[in-house]
Amino acid sequence: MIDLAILGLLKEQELHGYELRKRVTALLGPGRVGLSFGSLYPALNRLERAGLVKAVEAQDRPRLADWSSGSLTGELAAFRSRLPGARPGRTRQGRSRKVYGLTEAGAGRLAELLTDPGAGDDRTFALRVAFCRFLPDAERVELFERRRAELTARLEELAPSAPSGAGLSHRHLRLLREHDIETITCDLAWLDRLIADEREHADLQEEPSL
Amino acid sequence: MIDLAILGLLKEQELHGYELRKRVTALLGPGRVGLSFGSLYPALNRLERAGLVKAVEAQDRPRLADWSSGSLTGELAAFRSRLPGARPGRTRQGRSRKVYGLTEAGAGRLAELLTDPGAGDDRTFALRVAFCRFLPDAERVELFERRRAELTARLEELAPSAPSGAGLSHRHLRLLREHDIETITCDLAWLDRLIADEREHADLQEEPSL
DNA sequence: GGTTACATGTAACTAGTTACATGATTAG
DNA sequence: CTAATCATGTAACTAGTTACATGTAACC
Repeated sequence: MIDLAILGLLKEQELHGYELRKRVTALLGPGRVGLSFGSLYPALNRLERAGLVKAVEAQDRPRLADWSSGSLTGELAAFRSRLPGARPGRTRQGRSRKVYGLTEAGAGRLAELLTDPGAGDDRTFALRVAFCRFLPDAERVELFERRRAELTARLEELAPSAPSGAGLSHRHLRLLREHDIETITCDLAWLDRLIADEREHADLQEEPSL
Repeated sequence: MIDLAILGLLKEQELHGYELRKRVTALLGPGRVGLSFGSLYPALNRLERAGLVKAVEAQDRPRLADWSSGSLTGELAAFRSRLPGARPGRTRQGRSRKVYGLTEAGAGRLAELLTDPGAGDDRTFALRVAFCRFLPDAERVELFERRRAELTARLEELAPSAPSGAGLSHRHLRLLREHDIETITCDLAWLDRLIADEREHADLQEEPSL
């Protein structure tokens, strides 16, 4: 999960850990964090050792405010950064900033994580949708269809023809079950819209000026 | 989570581990297990050491099939169960069955787990609803209202007035966000039904024969 | 007489969390 | 000068998983 998030975000742009966390938080919805520094930094180091990401030289200040007025400060920081123990990828800014980029192996691993049929949990699927734009059209639709089959199976297990089936004696248990069914039905409807949207876009590309 | 599931199920009926697992699986919906033996049995032992559950003498065969014809087998098993090393709570059946019941401390802990305002994850809330019948009316409604406030806050963070807000550049990201909003809205509607239902029931009890 | 279901348990591993330690830069 | 924010990292812990080990009883 964490690997998918990191590789997916780095595919589009080189980033350092702190920024990475902010983006994952924004992505999964600020409700419920989903990525703490305590897991992020060890993961980055692990991915670097595995050759899936690499530290790159920091690009020049992505900030906006008082850049012209702060140029002296900037150069001073740049000077400090060349002191003994300097790490590649830090020119200014609080504590050395380590910017990572995706390697070719990392891009391959990302494709793997996006299509791997195992691990069908909901959070992973959300991340896969978030990064599915990096997949070829056919595989993207396949991903959606696989999810669809999964949810359909779940729904059938949950709604076994008879309205009040096995052991739902209590009112709250019945309501809980109904909500489960409702949620999955809603998910399926959304997935169908997603798939339809996909086919529509494919059509537009086939016949661009009919 | 696992403690809540165990204590909640034992509140109503004394059960052994294997049966416990089957019931949790049935409860949370057979899609996605949620409780493996590898976590269940250690948890039971931990809860027993903590004095929240206790092993009880096995009640006589809860099974149904060939009870009359199998009485000899049953007595034979009962005899074997008294061999050296016998554990309380096994009269027949493959391998000694250890049946657990809730202690008073366990019931207290259950009430705590059901009302504790911390830990607002979705799976825990589902379990809380499943066992909320063990809560007094007022606390049950409070539980629902607290959840409602939580979801409302999440929704507001997610839908910040402007339709296409911060950095939702890509089509799939936009659809993902829309789905998040839709899901929470659906959850909120269900919760409102739940709360309304609760008030209705409270009314029925206040004026039983008007 | 072999497969399946019942039944309990341990060990090693996975995937994360919180709390802590450290330190530079920026805004007031 | 002080607080907030940016930035990276470690250690200890939490909460589970899978795979393994063991054994009985029921079914065909």
